[in-house]
Amino acid sequence: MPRYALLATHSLGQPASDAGEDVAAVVQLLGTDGEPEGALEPVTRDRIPAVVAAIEARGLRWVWDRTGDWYPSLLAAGVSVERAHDLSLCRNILRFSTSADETAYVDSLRRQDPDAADGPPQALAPPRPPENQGALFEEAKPATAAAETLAEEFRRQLEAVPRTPRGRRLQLLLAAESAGAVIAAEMRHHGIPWRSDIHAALLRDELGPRTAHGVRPARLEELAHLLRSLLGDPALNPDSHQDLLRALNRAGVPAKSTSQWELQEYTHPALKPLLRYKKLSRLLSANGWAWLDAWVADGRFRPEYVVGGVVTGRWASRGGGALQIPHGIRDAVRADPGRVFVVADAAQLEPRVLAALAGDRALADAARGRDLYQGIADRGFGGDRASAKIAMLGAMYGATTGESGRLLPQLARTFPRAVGLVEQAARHGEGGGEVCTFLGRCSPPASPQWLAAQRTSSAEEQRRADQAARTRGRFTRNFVVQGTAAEWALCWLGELRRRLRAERAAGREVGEVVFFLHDEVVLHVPAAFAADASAIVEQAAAAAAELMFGSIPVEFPVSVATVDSYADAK
DNA sequence: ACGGGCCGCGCG
DNA sequence: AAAGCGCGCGGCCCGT
Repeated sequence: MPRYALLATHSLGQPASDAGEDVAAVVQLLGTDGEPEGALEPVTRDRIPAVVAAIEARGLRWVWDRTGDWYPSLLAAGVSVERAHDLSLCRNILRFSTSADETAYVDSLRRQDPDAADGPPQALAPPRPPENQGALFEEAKPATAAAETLAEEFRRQLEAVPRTPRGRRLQLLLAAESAGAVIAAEMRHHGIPWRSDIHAALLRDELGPRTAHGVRPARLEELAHLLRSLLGDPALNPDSHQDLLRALNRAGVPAKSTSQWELQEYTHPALKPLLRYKKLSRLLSANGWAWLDAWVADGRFRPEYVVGGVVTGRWASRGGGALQIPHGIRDAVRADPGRVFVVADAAQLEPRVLAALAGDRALADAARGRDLYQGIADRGFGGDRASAKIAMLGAMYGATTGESGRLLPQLARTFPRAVGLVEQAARHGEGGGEVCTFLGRCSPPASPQWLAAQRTSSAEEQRRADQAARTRGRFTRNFVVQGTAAEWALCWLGELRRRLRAERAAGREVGEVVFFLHDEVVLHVPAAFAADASAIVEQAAAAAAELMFGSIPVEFPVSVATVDSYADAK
């Protein structure tokens, strides 16, 4: 009985451009260990959705190189899939994971040039299609591996995961990452509901009537004029940092930079309008009319999510700044008529993850209530919540100076296991070592240049090397926490999707997941389903914790709000 | 004209 | 009172 179905662009017997004008894909059924079962089936472009839907109905799991190559057009054709294995994402994890067996495949991944475009390792690379060899003037295309090559790689990936507790965690990570890719494509397909009219009205209120690109709107022009007179510089361009710094210094403001946190330290009549100018200028350049034109169409903002785009495993995005939507314009995110948003946020995810990672019973106890920082404060800081929060964030980020650094010993006395874990991660990174998340995503190894710089003789170089070591230590320190939190969030998303699909399969109208932001998820659901959706989001959070950590005394509460406008969440 | 570096600021 | 993590993006500046 086949268990998987591989979808690829061509087979070795049929190089892409030889495969007949309409053959756009080949499907190969695979058994439990990835071994081929039956013949390769060529599929013409117009039949791909129907063929996928038929195989999907048999309950097989998809295997493909990149989810983004296939799934968007399947979704456009109305076909969704239950599960997939994304070879490229799993390749990236296996490359550095110390939980993987040191097979020849994993070894070849580790040897890959860090700057090379990713793809199957050299040993598995397909022969170059012959017709490309003379085509000197053709645009270079990334090689699309043949079905046989990808099937082989899938087997190598399966066999690289050991049958041990660590291996099972790695297996979960590979599954969660692949599920993330599927969810990311679905979120882009649905898009975030975005009211251009509300956004435009907000721009007009703040900036004045719309102007051509490159022309300052009225409010900004007025402020620029005012700044020129207040700083006594008729030629001042407030968008130029060096212009601005010179003018400020001449006017008696001894700022070293033009950043807002530094400027607000000084007193000068020009500073208030300058900060106002910066605020409005940012709104215009980042989320002004040009942004609306470029990114919002048919009432939806459809950003591209880059799963695993951050080294820690967090998602990144490309285009439109999807993960940086300012709070000030979130009122443009409005539910369709008859629908609402269910917005859920994992409360203080990272310190909770640290408690679970370190098995720190005291921190788990502190996290029992709904307010983790108050719990920490009550146990180690005489009830002072602000200090507790600064100390905890400093411990996870590697602060050494200021209040945060000063409070660290106090935190360490109360929660020795949790603080010990991040300290050890930091020491390891400073020494050039790698660290790993709970499920087994590992930090990239130190570069040869970094290692070489650590062995130096001159005093000045040594100072720089020490600085680089501390910087790397802060990175590895944070990696274990941020990366494990990202894994929890992936599991949360996956569990949420599974439950929503089950509801949908039972005939209920459940809406969609439309946005995900590290530890927050937004569902766009029929109003009648909102209460059920809220419960499902909470169940998914509990299930994610259980899936990753098993039965542990650490709670992962989510705060859920049902709103019409995203601005009203939290 | 284009692009890399840097700054500054938005998000978590 | 801005130290300490991870990103994307747009603008300016200066090199080619």
